[in-house]
Amino acid sequence: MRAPPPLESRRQAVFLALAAIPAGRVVSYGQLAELAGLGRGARWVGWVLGRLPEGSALPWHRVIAADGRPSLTQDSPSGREQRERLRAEGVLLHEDRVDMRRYRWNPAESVE
DNA sequence: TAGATGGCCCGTT
DNA sequence: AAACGGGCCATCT
Repeated sequence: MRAPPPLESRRQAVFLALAAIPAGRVVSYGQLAELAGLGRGARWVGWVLGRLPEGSALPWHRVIAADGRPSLTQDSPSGREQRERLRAEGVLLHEDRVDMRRYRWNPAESVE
């Protein structure tokens, strides 16, 4: 029988998938979990992202909730930074929501 | 060992 | 549109 992959490698998988997201695009937590080969690890992914080292160059801000809202509250420092970074990349928010139909990244059509 | 807790998700009310 | 409940994976009490 096969032992489950070590946590560390799953974390790496999340990082790789995260690093692959182009600027100006976003993904949901669940989607990121899928991309990393974790299936339904959405919640765990959220936990991992909340624990990234501060100096990390990874685009954590491109991961938002499935309904298009950044999960971090607007009044938190990280919440403001997230919205600021998204805006800087050209991702517009309406009523604090991102239009997923437009900005959601689909790896299959990443031919751009 | 059981319950509660997380930057969640989805179908149903 | 918003609230609720069950499910998901891992960690912490």
